[in-house]
Amino acid sequence: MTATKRQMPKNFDFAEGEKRIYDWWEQNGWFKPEARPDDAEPFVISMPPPNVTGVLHIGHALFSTLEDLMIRYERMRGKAALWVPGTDHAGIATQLQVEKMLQEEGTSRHDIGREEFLARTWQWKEEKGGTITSQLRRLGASCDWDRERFTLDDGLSEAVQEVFVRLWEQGLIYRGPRLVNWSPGLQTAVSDLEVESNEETVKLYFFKYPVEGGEHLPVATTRPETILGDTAVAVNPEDKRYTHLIGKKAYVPMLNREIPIIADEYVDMEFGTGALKVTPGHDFNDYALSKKHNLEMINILNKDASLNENAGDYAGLDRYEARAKLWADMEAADLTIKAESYTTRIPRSQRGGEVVEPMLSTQWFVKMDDIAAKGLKAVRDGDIKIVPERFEKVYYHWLENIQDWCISRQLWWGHRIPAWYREKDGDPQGEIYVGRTPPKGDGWTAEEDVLDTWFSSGLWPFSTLGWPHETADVQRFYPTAVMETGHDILFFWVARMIMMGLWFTDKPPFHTVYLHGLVRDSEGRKFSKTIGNVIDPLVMVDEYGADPLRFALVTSGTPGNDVNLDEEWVENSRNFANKIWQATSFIVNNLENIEGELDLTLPQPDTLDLPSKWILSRLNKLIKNVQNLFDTYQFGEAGRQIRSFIWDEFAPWYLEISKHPLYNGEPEQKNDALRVLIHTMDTCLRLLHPFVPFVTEELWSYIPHNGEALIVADWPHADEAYINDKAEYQMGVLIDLVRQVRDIRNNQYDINPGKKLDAIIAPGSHRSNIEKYGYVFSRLCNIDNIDLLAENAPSPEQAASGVVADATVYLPLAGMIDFEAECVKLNKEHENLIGAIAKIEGTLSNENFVSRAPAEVVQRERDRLVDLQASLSQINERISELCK
RNA sequence: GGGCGUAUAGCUCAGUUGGUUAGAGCGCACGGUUCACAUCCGUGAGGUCAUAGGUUCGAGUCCUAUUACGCCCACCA
Repeated sequence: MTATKRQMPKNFDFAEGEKRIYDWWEQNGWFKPEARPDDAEPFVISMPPPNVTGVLHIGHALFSTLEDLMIRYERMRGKAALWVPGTDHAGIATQLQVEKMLQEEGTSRHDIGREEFLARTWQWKEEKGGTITSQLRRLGASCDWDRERFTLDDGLSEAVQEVFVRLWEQGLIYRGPRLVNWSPGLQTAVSDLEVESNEETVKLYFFKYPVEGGEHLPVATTRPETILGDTAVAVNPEDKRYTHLIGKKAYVPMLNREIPIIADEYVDMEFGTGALKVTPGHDFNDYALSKKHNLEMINILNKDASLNENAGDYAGLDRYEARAKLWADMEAADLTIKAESYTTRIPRSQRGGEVVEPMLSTQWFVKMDDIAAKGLKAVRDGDIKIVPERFEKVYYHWLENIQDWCISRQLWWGHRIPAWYREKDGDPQGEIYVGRTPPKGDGWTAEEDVLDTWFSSGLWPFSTLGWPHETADVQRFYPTAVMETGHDILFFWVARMIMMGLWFTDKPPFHTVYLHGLVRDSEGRKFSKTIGNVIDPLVMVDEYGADPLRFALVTSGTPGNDVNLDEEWVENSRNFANKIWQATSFIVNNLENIEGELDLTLPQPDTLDLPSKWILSRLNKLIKNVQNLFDTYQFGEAGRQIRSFIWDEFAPWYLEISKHPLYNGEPEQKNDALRVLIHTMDTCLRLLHPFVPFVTEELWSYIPHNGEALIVADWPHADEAYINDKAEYQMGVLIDLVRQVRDIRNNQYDINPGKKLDAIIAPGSHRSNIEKYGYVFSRLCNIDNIDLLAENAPSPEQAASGVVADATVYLPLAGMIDFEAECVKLNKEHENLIGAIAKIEGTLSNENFVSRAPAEVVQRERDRLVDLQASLSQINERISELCK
């Protein structure tokens, strides 16, 4: 392999490069698992499908970055990496968008009818559908687009139908009237998960319940209109205030309907008035209570939450109008006591934000107990791991207390439930047929309801691969590997995928769940249009590039925790991309220094000079660390460590030092330095590729390399032979000496950086290295000549000094030396050393430490003590010379 | 009412299984147009690691309690 000597541009043109490189990758088929041999181990991620009509927001940017990172990493490890992309029909969300559009046209879905509405929605999907996937491409997402799926595709619809029919046949799906959360605006049932309760201040109304015999029982409620649906009043049997009323009749205010006064321990004597009105048709607690006491159930609401015929004179009024009117009427009838303000949790629809009403309605449910048991076991047994682990507890708690899942929605956009009804015994729905095809015979009417969106999403890991058919993809790529998604949809989606996967394929759909948090702004606030703090990922990409946004997103946080994204960090990541660019540019420009054929392999460890031994030792330790971090899904920390290696060690030290062999060295030294530079840079580009794919791919093309493309290059492995603690220590002393000189020049004496100085060094045990690598000082702190002192030689008086281990560097600055300042500095160091030494001596004299601490820790302390003592003796000597 | 998370430099955050003198970015101060880079380089100031106990040879890291903020779950009208 010879180097292709191409001139590098001054900077990376993100806009141009991203598009060109992405197309090149895709055209070469590298996003497909088929890019690897047929027997390669698969690694599969199913993309959490974004809403088909959505636009990319910062949350998408986070998930796609993390998933792409894992996919690229595993691909480089030689696996058949498959990232299955797709979109979700998002029942409620999409239907709402289309309804809004119709409203703007002055019509409505009811006006145009179901068929026309669906046609319009599909049209909307065709228009908006490509947006989000094309936006994902801009972020570098290396999905297999040939396998892209949509939840309403024929194949996925077939899977949905199959699952529904099988569950029905297994007796796990039932239909019946139940109290469900009803969304009056959307006019559909919603599941418990789709209801959010937050504290709000409302009014608590106290009123008098008329009791037979002319007495009044005081009762409190936050929803007076539900009085009209009361079918009992309950008191605690222990409550002496009311025991005499138990069994008597009460009369519903304004309706005068007769209802019983019952006793139940459920009633809290301390709360409110101690008496509870029971409304089974519109309250979950009361519903349970009514089952226990066999009470009548009355529904007083229409689908739009206006009151129905059961509400007497209030029929036709909106629930809030009815509340006001009823209360006014009760006031007039002297049945009110007071209304005070009260803080409680109000259930609102997650979608529309409107107040949800518990309401009796006939819905389809899935019995969850047996299915949930499988889901629990899989995680308990470790067949599925959740990262971070703490979410396993949350998962257990939910599954242990799971309720049956209400899967029917009174919407039009979605998978229609494969059921048909026929009249029987006067009941128009007396006979139910569930099947893959419509029933034979006459008189059947199809079910109008569709399925909860999450019903189809729950099948995603296998439905996207072709299930229920035993396709080649199902055989090869199922189960998938990692499910990466937000912790906010652990119940909605992850738990259901696990349950459905286990139930229908008998395998966990993935072995690991990796959960990320919410992306927030730099002050930790949620993004909101009202605050105006929304960060548009595409604006970031335009301004800084996709790589910088990706790097910032990954390195800003830790698994499971929310990410506070600071635009300054995106900018810094852009600067980091530039840093790699410039470092590579330096190497590429020096390729012309190659003498003869360049050997791309690394020289043997012992033949290397000290700086090379040092940087390769640091590099291989970095590889080991990064590997450990990747193994435990700590990608952010891995990215930060790579960044730090390049920016704090490789570029400012090794690269600078290498200029000596490159510019002044013998041919062999030049080549060795280049081999180390290229190897180190090459390794860094490989390690960074999953984080910042575009710029690394581009840079890799400039340095000498083997292979077609970085995206399919091998992931680095650490080579223990190059790990060298001794070299790290020795190089560390040289680096610290340079720092001492810089400190003296910059801070103590304010010497122009351009001015060359001479140095005198008492080298202690580092004589040969300082002698051999004196050029380090000339390169890095502008030292012209170094005078190495013989052992026991007197130290120069007119000089500033700095001590590192047992070596001292002197800068002879005749006439400039401020002895007083020197002594202040020396005394301060003296003090520090005494303190540090005392501490270590204390530790080492502790027998428990010496016997119990690991040997290497003890040894490290001993080594340190030796260095500190050597430094102290030099400081002491200096003090006795200078400070009288 | 349960459960969980967070608390480290002025700000935003790292700190892997407990082990040198706790780090980064931004900001701040001082100095820099040397042939990779001003999207930069060098140097520096700045921290009782929320509080109080405890375990340990050794605690930012483990345990207990407390405080503050945030999140999730739950049927008190």
